[in-house]
Amino acid sequence: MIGTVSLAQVGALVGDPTRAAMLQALIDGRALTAGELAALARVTPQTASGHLAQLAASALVAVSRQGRHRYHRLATPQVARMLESLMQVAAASAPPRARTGPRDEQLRLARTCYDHIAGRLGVALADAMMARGWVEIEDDAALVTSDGMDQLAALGIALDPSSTGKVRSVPLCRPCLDWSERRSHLAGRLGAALCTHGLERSWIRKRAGSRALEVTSAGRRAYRDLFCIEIFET
Amino acid sequence: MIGTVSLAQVGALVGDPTRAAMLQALIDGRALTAGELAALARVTPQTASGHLAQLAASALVAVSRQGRHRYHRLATPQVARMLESLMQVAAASAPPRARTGPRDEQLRLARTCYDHIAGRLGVALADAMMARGWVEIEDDAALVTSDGMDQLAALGIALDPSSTGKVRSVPLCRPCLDWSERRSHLAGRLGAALCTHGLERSWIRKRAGSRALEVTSAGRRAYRDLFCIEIFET
DNA sequence: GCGTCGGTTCGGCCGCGGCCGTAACGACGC
DNA sequence: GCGTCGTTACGGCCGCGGCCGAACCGACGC
Repeated sequence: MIGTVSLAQVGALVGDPTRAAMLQALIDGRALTAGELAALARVTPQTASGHLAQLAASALVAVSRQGRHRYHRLATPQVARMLESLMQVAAASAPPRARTGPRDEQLRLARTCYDHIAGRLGVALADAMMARGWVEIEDDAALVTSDGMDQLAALGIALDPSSTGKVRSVPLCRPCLDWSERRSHLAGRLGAALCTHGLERSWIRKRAGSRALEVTSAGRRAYRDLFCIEIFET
Repeated sequence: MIGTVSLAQVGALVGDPTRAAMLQALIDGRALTAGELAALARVTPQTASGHLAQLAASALVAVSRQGRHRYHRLATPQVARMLESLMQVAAASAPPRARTGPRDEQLRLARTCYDHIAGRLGVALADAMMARGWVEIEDDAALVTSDGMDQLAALGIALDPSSTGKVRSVPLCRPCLDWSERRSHLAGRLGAALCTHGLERSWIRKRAGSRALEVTSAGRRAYRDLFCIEIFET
């Protein structure tokens, strides 16, 4: 049975609480130093270093030296998707999730999912764009309509299709099941473009040391005016 | 940091070699008894029982009693996708994969990936359909073109879009990175339909006790004639 | 009733692996 | 040069968890 050992090895890597915390801290695509990851995971630097060496040896994280720091990030988007799928299953396995602290609430409102927006804001954006006919979402596939391409371009979101243009609808969009909302939000190239677009216009801002996204007042206005999204009260 | 424990818990479940072997045996969607899984994982029944109890408690597998047998299967397609994504990362982490035994070869040629076809046959089908313009595949999104819908219908593969029909291209198709070929094959509703279609016409046949698919002589002919696929010679 | 078979529970053994203390190593800044 | 910060290497402790043997439970068939 080919691959069994490898499957178990990767599972075991994610299976340790310390390593899992580190991986989860890296899931938004940023690069963190070993010291930061050690503090996040509540272990001593040398322990963290050992874990990071394992993760690097298995090519789950990539390291890049810079001065006397070593920055660690997830090696590929594949790894981020793997972690997301694990978190989906984890969220489904533990339904009675009563923990709704303030940190929690921020994460549920809006957060990054490697390169796109997740949380209530993410699913609200997906809903709005589907209602307008800009995208179509099936259970595990999605696409941007030609109308959606035009409207998004008008908003300054250019989706270079890189295709020959002989077809009008291009698959630039991938549904990504949200582990907190249990609904689909938009990933793929469109999801990444939406996130970049919001960051450039300061509609959303990355919080330091967290995956949570802060929605600025300008962002509230913009998302409300453009997409009729009203999820920001309380 | 919400979810950390859960993430690690699921990882640890997959991280044990015995449980990993069981999960991998279930990845094709079949339901197996505890005894079969024990034999597959090379452990005694009581050990297997303990592992299966854990997997069931975390809702990774679902059990259904039937007489004095207990059939175990993956709880949701989500779990299958999670395992596939883990295997992709595992395959990428261990590049020098020299093991190419006969069992291995069968799996690489054609196998099921929960509900669709993977392996060389899977990527060849994807390539052929893309070359004909029936589907379009980007890196992490895919769709069936209207032309493809017609042509597939002519072959007896009906993809009920469940949509209003106001658009011509519907997202019924999801790319799934193949861990052995490192190329995309077709999943989603089209992938499942292709697999069912082949099984109904006895072009492919499920091998007992394995995920490997046997391509019948009729299947070789059909796939060659319809899609110009020539991958079946040793 | 009895025997058989599939599956589970209990108890105890044992080994793997995470953790830290200490110490060494390397890169920077002065 | 020197001190400091960050990272890595080694040794040893300890606890979690997988494994099996034996016994128990329930379902079937006669």
